[in-house]
Amino acid sequence: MDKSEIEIVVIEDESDILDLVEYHLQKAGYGVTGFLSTERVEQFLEEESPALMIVDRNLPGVEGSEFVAQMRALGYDIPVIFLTARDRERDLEEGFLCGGDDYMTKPFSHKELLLRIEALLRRSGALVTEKVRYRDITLDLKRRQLQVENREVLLTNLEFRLFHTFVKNAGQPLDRDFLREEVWGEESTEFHDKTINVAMNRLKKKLDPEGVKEYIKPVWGIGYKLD
Amino acid sequence: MDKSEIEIVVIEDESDILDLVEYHLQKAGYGVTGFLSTERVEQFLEEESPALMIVDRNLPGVEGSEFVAQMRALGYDIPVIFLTARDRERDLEEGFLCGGDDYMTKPFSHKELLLRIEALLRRSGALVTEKVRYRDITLDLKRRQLQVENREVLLTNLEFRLFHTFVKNAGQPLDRDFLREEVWGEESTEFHDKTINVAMNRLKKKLDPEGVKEYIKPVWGIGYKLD
DNA sequence: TTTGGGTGTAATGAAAATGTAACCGCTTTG
DNA sequence: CAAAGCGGTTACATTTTCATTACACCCAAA
Repeated sequence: MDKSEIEIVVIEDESDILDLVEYHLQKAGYGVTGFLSTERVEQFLEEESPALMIVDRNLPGVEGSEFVAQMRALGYDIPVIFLTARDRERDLEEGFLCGGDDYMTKPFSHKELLLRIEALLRRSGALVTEKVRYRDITLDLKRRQLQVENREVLLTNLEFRLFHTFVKNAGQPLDRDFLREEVWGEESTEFHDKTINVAMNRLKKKLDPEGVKEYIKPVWGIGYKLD
Repeated sequence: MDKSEIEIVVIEDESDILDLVEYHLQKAGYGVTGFLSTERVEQFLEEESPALMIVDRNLPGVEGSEFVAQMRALGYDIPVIFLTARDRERDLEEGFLCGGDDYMTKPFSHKELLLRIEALLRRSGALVTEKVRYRDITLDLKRRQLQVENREVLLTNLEFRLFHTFVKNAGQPLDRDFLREEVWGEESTEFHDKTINVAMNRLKKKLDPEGVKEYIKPVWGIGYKLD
């Protein structure tokens, strides 16, 4: 994924530090929006959807951790990295408990900040991974290939989309309505229920021809689940 | 969510440190599996699905970061926290680039480790499963699973809806009209009184086969209540 | 145009869940 | 204490849902 499409918010009251962080992030290819206080940030979040926030703990007016707690309470799940001059354990704890994802103490290495940003973006799903693995099953999203027990299994287009939604939601039962929307798309009118049955049957037979591993189990009256 | 269901893998060759980390994690309520080397970990991952790995950088045989890179290449997306004695920036960079999520330098505060673990579990979605619990009963709404005294109980569709309404209204008596509307739906015409009886009977027998716990009691002339 | 893989449709049988009925026993109430 | 009403229990019937197979259709490649 192109980093220039990734938007990062920085909230830091010391303008020289803010400038420095902005500079490094932009140089790394991110889109950056800086704030000197938390004042207008909420409004910004309502309009834009940044991928990450870097927040100073010690801000004028509303405290950084307090601000993040408010955002979390409002339902914003955006990843947060705290910056702080203090490094008492008490402060660190407060930062994490209010919903922060990472915590860095000034003075910090910009290289490390960039590394932690990237790790967090990857984890939060803003950067895409190309392989997904579940148990002894590997799904290569780039190559559209599936491996089961190191055995290559060829999937058709439909089967691939179908199995991908199962891997994404491993462990929980997926009902037929969900599968129809996710795999066949909403515009599927006049849709026979049996279509899903047959598709699942074909998929299951490819995953496990002998029928002994039972990767995908039926959930009576609901649909199917992978586990 | 109950932490005891969350499984954490620790890979650390110094056995006293391993013991210490295991101790703190278990005390915090996590399920822990320790390894002294990376040797048997891959096999373990094929069988189990732990929520997080804590990996020492400096391991005998395969390096910690190399091991994680291998796992990532295989498609394992499990969150990783590195531990290391070295704190050169070079090492830190290597740790993040091979797919680590966080990095802690020895000696580290166990409190901080626990906080970082929790933040990472939250971000990776391991903590968000919505569960309702009542006494020694746990109802996982997402996974559609019921546990009684840590024993898995399989419910049918009707039984699940039925029990869910009891958990939602725990402690108060629910009359038959209410249950019919809530569980069977309004359009239920020609509805035999005994239908509820039989359904309740089957549910009660599944919850408590020996008939000693009495989770659901009848309220004479009204219906039933859970307490 | 033909061929073949992929996918939807239809039909059948099996299995699971749920409803129905009959019977029994307990609680309530006069 | 006895009758009536209600809930518990069990066996059986019905309904719903799923698996499986065969077949038809569509569309792209040859």
